[in-house]
Amino acid sequence: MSTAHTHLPQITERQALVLRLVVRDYTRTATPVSSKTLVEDYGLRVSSATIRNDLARLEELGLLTHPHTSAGRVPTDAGYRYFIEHLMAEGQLPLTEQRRINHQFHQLGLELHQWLQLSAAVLADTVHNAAVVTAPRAAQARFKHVQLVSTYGNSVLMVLVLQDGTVRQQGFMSPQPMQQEKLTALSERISVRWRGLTAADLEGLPNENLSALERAVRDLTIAAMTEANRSSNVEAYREGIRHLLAQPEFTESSAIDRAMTLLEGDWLAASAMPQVRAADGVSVILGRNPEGIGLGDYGLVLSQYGVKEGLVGALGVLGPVRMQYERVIPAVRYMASLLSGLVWSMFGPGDTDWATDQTQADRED
Amino acid sequence: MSTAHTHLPQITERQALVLRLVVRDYTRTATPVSSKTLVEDYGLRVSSATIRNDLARLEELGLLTHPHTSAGRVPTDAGYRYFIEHLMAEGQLPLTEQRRINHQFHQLGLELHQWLQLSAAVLADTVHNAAVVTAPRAAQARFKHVQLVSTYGNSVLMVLVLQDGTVRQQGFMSPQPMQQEKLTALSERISVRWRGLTAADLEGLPNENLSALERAVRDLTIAAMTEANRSSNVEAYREGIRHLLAQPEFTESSAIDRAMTLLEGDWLAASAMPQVRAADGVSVILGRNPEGIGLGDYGLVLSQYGVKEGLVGALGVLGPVRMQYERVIPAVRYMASLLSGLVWSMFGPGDTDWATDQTQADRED
DNA sequence: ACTTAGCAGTCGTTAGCAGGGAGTGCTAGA
DNA sequence: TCTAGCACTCCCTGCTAACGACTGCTAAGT
Repeated sequence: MSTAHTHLPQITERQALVLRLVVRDYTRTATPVSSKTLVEDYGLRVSSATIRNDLARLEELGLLTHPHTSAGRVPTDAGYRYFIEHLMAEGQLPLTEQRRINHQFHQLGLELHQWLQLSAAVLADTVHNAAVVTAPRAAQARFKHVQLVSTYGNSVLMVLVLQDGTVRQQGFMSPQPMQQEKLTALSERISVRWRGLTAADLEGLPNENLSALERAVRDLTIAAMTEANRSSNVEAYREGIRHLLAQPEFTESSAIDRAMTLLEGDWLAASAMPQVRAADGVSVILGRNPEGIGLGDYGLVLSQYGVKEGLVGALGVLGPVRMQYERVIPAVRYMASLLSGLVWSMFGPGDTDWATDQTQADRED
Repeated sequence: MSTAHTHLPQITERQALVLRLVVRDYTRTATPVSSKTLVEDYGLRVSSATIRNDLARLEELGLLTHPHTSAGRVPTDAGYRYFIEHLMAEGQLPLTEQRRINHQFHQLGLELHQWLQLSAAVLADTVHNAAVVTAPRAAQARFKHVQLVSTYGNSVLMVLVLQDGTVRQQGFMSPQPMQQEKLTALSERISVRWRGLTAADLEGLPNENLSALERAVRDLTIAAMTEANRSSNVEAYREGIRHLLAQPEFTESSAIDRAMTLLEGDWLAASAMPQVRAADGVSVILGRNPEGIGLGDYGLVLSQYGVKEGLVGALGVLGPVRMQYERVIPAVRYMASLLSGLVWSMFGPGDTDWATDQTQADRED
């Protein structure tokens, strides 16, 4: 877990149990939990008064709150964090779930973007919350291959393949009409010559030896690669917004607004990515959090996937702070490993010229 | 307008005006409109009692309703349809709007899928509702070009370009290791030989002359093209869900559910597309409509774009039935013409082998 | 024939109030 | 350290009455 370890407060065994139960119950019912409920529903062998003392202590420590005097207790963000870091039973995703996911995942013959879309959908359905998956990318775009296809007249379709597998297509007007054979030959020549170059490298090429067409191709390529390097431009696949809408906290329209903004903008990719990159496993960002990412009543479970130092993407689940971390975290972890395996099988351990550390991704299935 | 002309009921001049005003007011306020409001806010030179008579007449004709006895009037679906077909001032999109859209649209150097995404976003923002844009496609997928790129070991990335500009990329394992030069030569050979063929044509090819690798490529190509032909598989770009959520009718969660289902599923593409294809211009589908497409409280303004009989896509706006058709319809029309222009400029009038009717798309800007 | 003023009647909405219930906090005792 | 009991707080529900926003109708005016 990546989140900074909060100082571990002095807590008795039973208080820990109580906190765990409050979190679990609140997660399920979304209503404040009373001492009586705890005793009766979970078969505690003490009286409700005792539990009330524990609840008071936990509130004193800032792990629980009170909406008002005569209401039950609700976990605070700190309470959730404590739960996640110390109290949660961090298990594997249940085998049946794993099988279900594998089953849905093993439709072969999909393209990368379909895989990612599917992953987001499967993840969203598994955890009953919104899921986001970003496309895997290299830190620095490098040229791999270009193909020019004549469409009609002077119009040419340029298909650009980058080393991280990104394909960009773009139409443009050739300075003069060109036959397909010539275009193919040119494509091949360029492809061999430019392999592995970055946008900066291409900028540095001398102009003299290049034909007008080559210059056009080069400029478009540079533009495309520069574009690809901008981190705000990561393609993201979102699914399961309807799960969010089903949650009771969504009756407030401000909450809806915030969630939609979080999902629609590229906030996620731009702002949360660095944090995830730094973390090693799954990291959790909660509500009104200290690091300045205001999520309101939402929590975000994030992980990166892919080949470390090479091709990496991120995936995450957005839901109410009150979400089932015991299910969500393993699900995100599992999905990340599946996607890592996918990236591995599509692109391999990485070419030496763009990936220095060939970490082994764990394979599943 | 494509919708079947309902029999024109006998209506006086003033009753028409009253209907227009009710629609306009209800669109703005989302609350039932009273006779008094009409007289006072719109400066009618008659008394509220007179208007009440007109309202009663319009209700008798089925164009308005009553939520309850002591409430104002609300337009029925039929009322909206009548408004749209006979009463609405069908203008151009205001020049300032056009300019704003053009401005946003003229970021050059985008790829098709970015264009479409952008279109959806711009349209959604223009009309303050959700917008959907589907990718333009040919009725029948035809092969144009293939490029095989060796990624690592036996893994090969196949980049397939179809005649409608669709690019499909897919990784697979080659039967034996291949050098890039061989792959390039093979790609070229195949590309020339298969140009213009359909999935069915490829199926019919004799197996004997093909190498194992060629057979693999062929099978993948057939699969990809078959996939591309399935109309439920149209890529769709959705934007502006947040606008919907801001609408007052969204307080009912059932309404939210329905809208999300409409947007998330590929219902739109699969079910509404044929209807749009048949229609010539912009068509409007309303709420609980006779044709069996249940939209509940939503209305849908749809149009196709692209080169008729060749490359066509659809775009539409989903919003509450109570939406500003006077703004939405011109916006959709305008956007359709922009996208038609875009398709035209990227793919031209179409090759004779897949487009018989080379209708001129109107160009803007 | 159309319009208007006036009025009765309907129905939703709101405010106010009382009662019940759920929970807590505290205290005294085991 | 736990427990039982009790007072207190506060929310929620249901009820009623008053209010207000409309309509629909009728009868008179133009």
